[in-house]
Amino acid sequence: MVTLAEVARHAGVSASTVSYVLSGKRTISAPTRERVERSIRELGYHPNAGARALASSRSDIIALMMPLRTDMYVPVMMEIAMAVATTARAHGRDVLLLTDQEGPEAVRRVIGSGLADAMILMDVELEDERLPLVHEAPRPAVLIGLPADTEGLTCVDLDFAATGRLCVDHLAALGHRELAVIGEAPAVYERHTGFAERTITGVRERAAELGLRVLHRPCEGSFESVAGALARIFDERPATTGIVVQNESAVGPLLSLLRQQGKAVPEDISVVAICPDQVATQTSVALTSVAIPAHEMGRRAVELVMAKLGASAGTGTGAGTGTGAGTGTGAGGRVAAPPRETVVRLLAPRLTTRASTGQAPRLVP
Amino acid sequence: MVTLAEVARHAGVSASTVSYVLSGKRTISAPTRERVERSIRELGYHPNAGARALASSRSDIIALMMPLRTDMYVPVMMEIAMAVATTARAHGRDVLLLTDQEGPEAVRRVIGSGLADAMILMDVELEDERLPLVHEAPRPAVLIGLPADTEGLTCVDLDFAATGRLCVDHLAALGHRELAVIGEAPAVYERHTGFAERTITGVRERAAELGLRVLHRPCEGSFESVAGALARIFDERPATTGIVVQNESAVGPLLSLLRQQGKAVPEDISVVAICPDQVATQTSVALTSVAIPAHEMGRRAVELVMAKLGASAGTGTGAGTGTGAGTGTGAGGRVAAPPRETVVRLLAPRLTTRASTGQAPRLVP
DNA sequence: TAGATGTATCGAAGCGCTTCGATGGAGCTT
DNA sequence: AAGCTCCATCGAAGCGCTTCGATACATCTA
Repeated sequence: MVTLAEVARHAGVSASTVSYVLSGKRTISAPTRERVERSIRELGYHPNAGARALASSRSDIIALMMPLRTDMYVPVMMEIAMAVATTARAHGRDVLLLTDQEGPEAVRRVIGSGLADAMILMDVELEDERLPLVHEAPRPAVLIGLPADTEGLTCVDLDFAATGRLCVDHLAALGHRELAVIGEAPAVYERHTGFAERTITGVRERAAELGLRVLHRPCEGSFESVAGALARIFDERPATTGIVVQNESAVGPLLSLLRQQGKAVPEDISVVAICPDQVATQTSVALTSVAIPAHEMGRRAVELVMAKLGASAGTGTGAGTGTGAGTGTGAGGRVAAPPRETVVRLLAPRLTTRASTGQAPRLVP
Repeated sequence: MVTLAEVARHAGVSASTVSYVLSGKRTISAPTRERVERSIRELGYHPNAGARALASSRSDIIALMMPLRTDMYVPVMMEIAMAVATTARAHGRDVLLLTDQEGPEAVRRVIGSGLADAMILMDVELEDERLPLVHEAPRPAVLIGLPADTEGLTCVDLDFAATGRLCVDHLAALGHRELAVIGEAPAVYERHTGFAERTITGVRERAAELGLRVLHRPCEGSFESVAGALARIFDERPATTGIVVQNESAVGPLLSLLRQQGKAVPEDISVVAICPDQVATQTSVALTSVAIPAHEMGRRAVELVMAKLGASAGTGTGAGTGTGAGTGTGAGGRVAAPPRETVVRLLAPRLTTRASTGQAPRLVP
């Protein structure tokens, strides 16, 4: 392996000069810089990551902690991860993939060892057990999802309450008065992930404002489960004409079942789904939907991390250090952790109208 | 941050002693070890990753290069990634997440900088452009998927040819004589990912042996696309009674369409899918299927990496390295890059019989 | 008992990089 | 011409760890 010293010798300069060419932290004359750059190229030099990390106490690595579970929103998780990875690279950072399998301790291990400079936590629960560690960690963290108490935290998420309201608005505008929500699997509610509740809250809230009725039924993704939920809905509220589907794996079965039961979409029943566009467009009737902006969530998370690191990127965009809340190294002993800024970035939902929603039918009650 | 030196002082021993306690590379007397371990715990010490990497020239990181594309097998990719992450941790390693966005250069960067000790490449194409770099890299790599030329490489994959044969065997045993394959999207074939072709080859091969007829139609995952493929199939071969679906996102539409067309599954048409069990069991008719053993692929990949690193694991299970279809190590001179062993580990497919396949109907031709 | 053998620990030399404070000229000013 | 200020570069001191000989002592052997 080629070392910096060898590059220096080859270029006829000192090691520190090569280092400064690499980092740009001091001005180097054009001729010297070019000579060094040529040597780097000719020798095929790659700075040693460990040495760099040791000397600078920065690893240029961002840890991403993903849920191990794959019962929900797999494509969304995947897209977030990919967005994080590519955005991080655009800022000259790499991504370390962690799972929650290891438990909250992983946070301490990765930050404590200096393996990563910052963390991004996915699938945050209302009372997430990683939060205490995030609070005490000497490195920045960004959450994807909202915990119950966001004080001192930085979070990104889709505004699920607004999403719920948006779905209701859309159906209400089309004249629907009786709505049903096919929700997530009961397990999701039990886990207190928050987003499912927030969606329902948004739906109920707006429905109440507009004087609509709403029936909410949790539902697994399986065909039988959707069949059951649907049966219960029409049993209890035969006049239902608008359905909001939150569980993306329920959309396929739902459409099949409606067709089976002789209910036309959108003529008899309108359907709005909360799901990736890919799912919405691949069904027999293209679905009016609100997409979860997975890519943007991942990208934003990284950008918030970069801002907190006060960094300026490698190949990335220049500039832009959003100031965080104070530094403050105390004099003598252990100083209390400096109070941190609270940042909650909720992304506005966008509804795309497709074939599955239309005017509410005249009902003959 | 607590350093090794502080731990040493706290425990009243030298730094090297602490290091040996940590690594176990030299015997340390029980009392000393316990004292050191207590100090480590009390001080909350975490070895600095950078320093460790620099001194030992091992980062204990495995790089995983994933496809950025999300048009195919997303759940499978995700499951592989998760299996890699958890298995790696069980061996005391972390995982660096790379995408192919950065191009083949990423291999050189990550290996050249010593950021990772080894690589796992997913979604390997027949003539993958990363292969030259893998060959010249001074660190081990494991491929998930088979390139055209596996000489000197280590690969893991599902035996797709056997998968194709297995599907045919199953349908043939039930008396079906005319089969159709709903394949992957044309783009997948154009990309030369290999597995799709290998499946078809297996299907054709066994069909020929058993005297069955097979029609293969590539197909996107959308409803229209499946409808088109299906129409062309029944148009050309009205006597088709057995369908093999390789494109997992086609299964939902396929079942809807068949029902719509008054063809009962399995009474009129038997369907075998190549898809995750989760997909197979969530459909209206539970599907007989061959699952892609994503978890095992990820696990195996890591185990092969560990074997190549000549390591012995951290918290991991012991477990054996089954013998591969290895070819020999050449006995050449030590001058050029030492010839590497070829290991191709093909996992045997397993077919699970569910509701979607049954006796071939008597046809009235 | 001198020597050989083994065990538990220590000391010191790096690993390859960053970074801070020189250093030596060139170009100004007065 | 002496004194300044800049600019470009160099030297050296670590960063926190691993690892390779010592070293010191205890135990065994002949």
